Amino acid sequence: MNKHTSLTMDLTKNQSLVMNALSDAKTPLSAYTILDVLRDHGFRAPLQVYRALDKLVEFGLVHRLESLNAFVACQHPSCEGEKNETILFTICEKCGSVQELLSDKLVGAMRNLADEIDFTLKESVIELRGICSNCKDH
Amino acid sequence: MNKHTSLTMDLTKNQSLVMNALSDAKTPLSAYTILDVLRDHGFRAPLQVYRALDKLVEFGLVHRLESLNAFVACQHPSCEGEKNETILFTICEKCGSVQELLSDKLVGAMRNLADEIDFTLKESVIELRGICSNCKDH
DNA sequence: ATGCCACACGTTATACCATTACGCAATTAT
DNA sequence: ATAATTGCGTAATGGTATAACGTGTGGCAT
Ligand SMILES: [Zn+2]
Ligand SMILES: [Zn+2]
Ligand SMILES: [Zn+2]
Ligand SMILES: [Zn+2]
Repeated sequence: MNKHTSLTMDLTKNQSLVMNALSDAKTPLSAYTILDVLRDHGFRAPLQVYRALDKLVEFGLVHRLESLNAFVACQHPSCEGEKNETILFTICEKCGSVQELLSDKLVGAMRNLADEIDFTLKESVIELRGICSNCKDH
Repeated sequence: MNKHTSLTMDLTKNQSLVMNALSDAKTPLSAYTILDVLRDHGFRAPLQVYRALDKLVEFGLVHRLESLNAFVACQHPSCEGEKNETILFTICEKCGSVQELLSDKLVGAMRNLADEIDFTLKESVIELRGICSNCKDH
């Protein structure tokens, strides 16, 4: 099967459960929070969560936020089936919401910077902390 | 005392020990690695390390790498005594070395991006994974 | 069908990262 | 002097992630 068609349909039971938990959440979830959420569905051990998360991240359906030790459902269809080199996340310190951005300008800036110091860029972790537009006006 | 003069001289014993451990290291160190390194100097518990690290980070002498859960001595004098909003780190996946960059262009790009989506930027986590110039050849 | 292989799964144990809570001593401010 | 602040030591706990082992299933070459 073409790996770019309907990956979502090929998820295993555990992967689907984790995916749905993340899709329903308004903020990123830690692996152990996911475990708690899914105890009613038979989850008993962290590894069940981590194995599902590994695959979902590999598929590009979920992203890991390094500065939060947490995971979030992808908000951008183009991530599916490929690993984007440069994604930017904004994280609101007030409401915890996350926004995912793919910016050509940003990708260019990163590439240039890497080139200047002869660094072979494989992957970027870009996570901006601050206050989102909703919370700013509160 | 003016907190912008010779912060390095005002470190406590534990802070100095941790600072030296990080300065001597060729790669970032985890808190527990630092603990092991300093056992001969009387360190017995993680908290001794974490308390020192908290202060050193506050002083701008040490930076935390979120994607590694590890700490690195600052390579850029201008960080001392202030918190830079935007620092970029490159992390070599082969040798583990880290390079710290302060780029005006990058800061501008981040600010613009934040402005575009009405996000009040407080702090950036930017960590690029790849291969450094030394490791690239051979 | 048989044997083999790849893969998802379940469980237990362990390793690694970080903080809370308590008490004490030294320093600094009033 | 007294109070507030800060650094320190220790023990306990909480949060994050992986290692190691075994089971079951489906695909597939023989
Ligand atoms: Zn995405
Ligand atoms: Zn918000
Ligand atoms: Zn610095
Ligand atoms: Zn290298």
